[in-house]
Amino acid sequence: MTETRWLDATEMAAWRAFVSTTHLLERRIEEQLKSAAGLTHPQYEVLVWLAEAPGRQMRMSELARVVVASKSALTYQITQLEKAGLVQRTTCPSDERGVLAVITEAGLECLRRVAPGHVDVVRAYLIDQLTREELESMTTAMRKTEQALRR
Amino acid sequence: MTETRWLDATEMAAWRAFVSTTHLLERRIEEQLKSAAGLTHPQYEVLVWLAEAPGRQMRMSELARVVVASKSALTYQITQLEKAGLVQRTTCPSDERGVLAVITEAGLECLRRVAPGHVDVVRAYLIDQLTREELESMTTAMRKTEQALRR
DNA sequence: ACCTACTGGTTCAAATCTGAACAAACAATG
DNA sequence: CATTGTTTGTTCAGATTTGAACCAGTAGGT
Repeated sequence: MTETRWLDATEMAAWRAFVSTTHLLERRIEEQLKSAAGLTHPQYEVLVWLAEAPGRQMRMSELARVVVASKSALTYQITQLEKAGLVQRTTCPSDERGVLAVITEAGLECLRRVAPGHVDVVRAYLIDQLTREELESMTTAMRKTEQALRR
Repeated sequence: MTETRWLDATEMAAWRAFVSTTHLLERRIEEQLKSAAGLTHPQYEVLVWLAEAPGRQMRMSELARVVVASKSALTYQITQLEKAGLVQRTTCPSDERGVLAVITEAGLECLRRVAPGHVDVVRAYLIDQLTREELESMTTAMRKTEQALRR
C-alpha cells in the first residue's frame, strides 16, 4: 500500500492527448470504412492479416491475438465476414478443434478496393502530420508499451 | 483520382504498432476499472471531466465532445451514472433545451477511491515505459493529429 | 410576430462487444 | 490406457454503441 505517484503536468498532458486522439482517430477510421465499404475497423484488420498470412489463412486464436479482439468478438466478426462472402471457415487438419479462417477471392478484391481510401485517412491524420523523428519515436514508444502489455 | 501513396516500411510499422498498442491498452484499462469499481472507461472519463469543471458541471454536448462520445452514447452513460448516484441531471438555466450533468459527492468520492489504481495502470504500461523525450514527442504528435481531426 | 434553419438531447432498433459457461479435442502424467 | 488439466472455439445473455428519426427550443432574418 504505497503512496500513489500521481501524474505531473507533462505526463498528464501526454495521457490526455493520447486518449482523446486515439478515440478521435478510431472514430474517423470507422466512419471512413463504413461509408466506403460497409466494413468495421475490426473486420478490415481481419482481412488485412488474412491477406498477408501464409496460405491466406489463420487460426481463430492467432487471429484474435493479432487483431486484439476477444474470442467471442472474433467469432462474431468472422461469421459476419462469412455471410458477406469475404472469408470462409475450414476445420484445421492438424488440430481437430481448430478453425482456420481463409480469405476468399472476393475478400481480396474487397481489400484492394478499400485499402486506398483507408490509407488516405491514416496518412492525412496521422502519418503525414508527423515528422520522421516523431514517427520513429512513436513506434518505439508503442512497442515498449505493447511488450509490457503482452504478458 | 491520383495514385495512392502507400505506406513505406517505417510508416507501416508505426501504424501497426499504434493500432495494436492502443487496443491492448484500452482493453487493459477497461479491465482494471471494471474490476476495481464497476466503471467503464467512458464513465470514468466523464467523472474526471466533471470533477474538474467549474461548478463541477458540464453541458451534455460539451461533455460529449471532450470525452469523444456520440450524443446517444453519452445520454446512455449519464443515465447509468445517474442510476448509480454518481451524477445528476439539471436543466440548463440559460438554455431551456440544455442539460447540465453535475457530479455528486458520491461521484467525487468514487473518483478518489478509483483514481490511484487507474493511474497505476497508465503509469505501468505507458508513462513509465517511455523516456521523457519519447513522452514529449508523443504529446506533440498526438496533438498534431488531434488538431487535424477536430475539423 | 412569423418562417426558416439550426442546435441540444433523447429515443429507438440494430449492430457489436463482453465475460461466463460450455463441449470437444488435445496434452501430460501416472 | 485412464485421468486430469488445458486449449479451442462457440454460444448465450446482458451491456454498450451506432446512426437515424424525432421533438423542443433557439437564432436570424423578413
